[in-house]
Amino acid sequence: MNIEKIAEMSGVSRAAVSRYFNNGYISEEKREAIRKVVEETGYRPSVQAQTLRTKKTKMIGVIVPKVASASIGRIVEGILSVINENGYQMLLAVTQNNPKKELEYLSAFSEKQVDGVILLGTVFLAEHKRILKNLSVPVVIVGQQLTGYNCVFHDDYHAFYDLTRLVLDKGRSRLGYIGVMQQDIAVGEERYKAFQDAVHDTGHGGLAENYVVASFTVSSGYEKARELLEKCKNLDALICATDTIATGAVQYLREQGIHVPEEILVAGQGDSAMARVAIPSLITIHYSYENSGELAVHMLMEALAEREAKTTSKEMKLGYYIVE
Amino acid sequence: MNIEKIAEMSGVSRAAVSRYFNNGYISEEKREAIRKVVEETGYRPSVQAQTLRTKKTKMIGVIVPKVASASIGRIVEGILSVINENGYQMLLAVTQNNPKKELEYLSAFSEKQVDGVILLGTVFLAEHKRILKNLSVPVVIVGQQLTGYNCVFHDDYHAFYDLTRLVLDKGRSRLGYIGVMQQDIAVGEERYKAFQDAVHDTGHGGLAENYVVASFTVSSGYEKARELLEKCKNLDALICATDTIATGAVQYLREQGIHVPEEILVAGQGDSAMARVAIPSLITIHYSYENSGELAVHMLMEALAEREAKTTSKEMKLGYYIVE
DNA sequence: TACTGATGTGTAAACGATTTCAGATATTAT
DNA sequence: ATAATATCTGAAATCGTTTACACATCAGTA
Repeated sequence: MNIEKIAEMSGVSRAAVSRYFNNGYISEEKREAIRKVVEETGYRPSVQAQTLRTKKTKMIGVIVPKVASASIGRIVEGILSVINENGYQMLLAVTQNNPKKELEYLSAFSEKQVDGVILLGTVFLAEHKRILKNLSVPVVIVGQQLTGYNCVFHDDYHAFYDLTRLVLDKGRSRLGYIGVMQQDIAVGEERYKAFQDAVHDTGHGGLAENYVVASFTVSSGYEKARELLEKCKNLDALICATDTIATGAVQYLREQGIHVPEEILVAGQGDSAMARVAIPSLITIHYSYENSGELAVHMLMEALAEREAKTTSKEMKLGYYIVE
Repeated sequence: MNIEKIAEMSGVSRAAVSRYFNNGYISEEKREAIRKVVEETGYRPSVQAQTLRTKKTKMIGVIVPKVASASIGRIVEGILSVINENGYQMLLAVTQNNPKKELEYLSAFSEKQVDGVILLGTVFLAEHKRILKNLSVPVVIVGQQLTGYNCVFHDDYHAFYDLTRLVLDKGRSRLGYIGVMQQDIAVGEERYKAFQDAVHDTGHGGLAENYVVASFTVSSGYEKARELLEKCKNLDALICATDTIATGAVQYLREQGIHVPEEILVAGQGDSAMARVAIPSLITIHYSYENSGELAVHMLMEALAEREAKTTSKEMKLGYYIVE
């Protein structure tokens, strides 16, 4: 069942049927004839043929480090809702934080497979920037700032500066920090820098050894909390780059019989329902994840529309609030 | 840059270039000439043209109720890893438990957009079965049993039977149950039935009012726990259909000053790192989610391979273990 | 009347691959 | 020597659309 058959059955030309679907010039008379035949046959134009001809796939490629994560899951849901609203579909790739895979999918997608790409990358190497530069489709980066590219991210620095100040204001003075690798500019570098600055600005001279680096899992939080506590006895507060890490840390503290928050206050970022129950005393930063996903798609749609015209990049920094 | 140009540059025919990529007969001599030109130009065959010609999209459609969920996230990750191994890509759709959307995507995908579909449905209406019947591509259902279709699911009945027995064996006798809607056969009906049977089989006469129905969120678990506790005073154990619900329930219990597990023992299903920290005493059932996703893809690949031949459906029931 | 411009129509050429077919050549078996 | 097979080749048809183009028709206008 193809456009040819439909044309024949309705007594018109292929072009007319095509115009019927793409609202080109067509008389009321023929429109009705075609409508009837289409209804009877349940005919739908072949997406692949359309794609081949028009070069539009109506698909957006989304690249994420993992999907079994509260924050990423919520971003993806935000992305998906707006993607579908606009009649697009989503091609999803998971990189497991493997930069090689990131690059692989980035080029695979841009090989004319999708109309645009959304990248939830974590680490940007020189190679990434080289590939991004030569990308044939518009791209939006979520969660990281990358000058010269469309991106939407949260204000990690001020969020963690405020968070640290809040903890200090509560009378805690010996703070430990569990972060993630500094190559991750947003979650690794910015947050830790803010922590350091806040501690320094308030005259709480900083030790260098109150800092350890974890990965994005509960079990890593557990391990690194042990490591940190063994290096630094008598901390009275622990700030973690994410709630997931904080959850692991608290698990360790509890096992050691250390009372949270009386002896050690714990803070993080994420504000998930799960973490709220796991650590009722948790001080956490709320980011509007769904929203950032939605905004990313809007940005991409804009770039897609402007296409031919000179596309100028746009950065979008989102706010936060602290939940006690 | 198309196959024609490459053929010209290497001094061969289009057919030869096509054969080069699809390992058909080709002399070593020409193979080398083509290889060189391909390398120089960085040419890659157009996926859309291939698709149009071969009718193979190399894409799998995956339909899920939501993605910001620990269990679903893990299943999706399992699916994705095997999908990519086999050179396929994943088209993801989220239905928000809306059956209308499920049907919509199901037909959209089967409209020749994908080579196969994986469905993580929850509720199957008559309409679903009608559409499934007429689907033009193979489908695998994950998490639910549906006779006559390829499906991979866990043994919900025995898991919850054993779980309930275990709780009873620990000397608890006044059990409450927080489930989900019974239209969800696996999570709603099977689990509750097993709970009832276990209670009945051991002579712990069952009240009908020790049962409430929640949705799949922490906050719903909280609300329904309140509702249940108000109906049934002096319960000494609470079994929840999922750990997410259990987490919400425990939040309520703690706020009421009820000690877990001393006064009320709580059990669920999921075994996530988060829940483990939130409720250290939680008794939970472990399902191998990643594995079920992987198996689903293998099943689909098999169906894809057999295609022409008569495709006979296959059911796969996976085991579990209980974590204390 | 003749000239606009808007509206409507069909023919045929793309889009970029795969694959059938008919035939050529080289290799082996009889 | 002949036949049978295996390996290789390019021409041309095909997949199912969109769209440039040329041409009609018809109302309104100068």
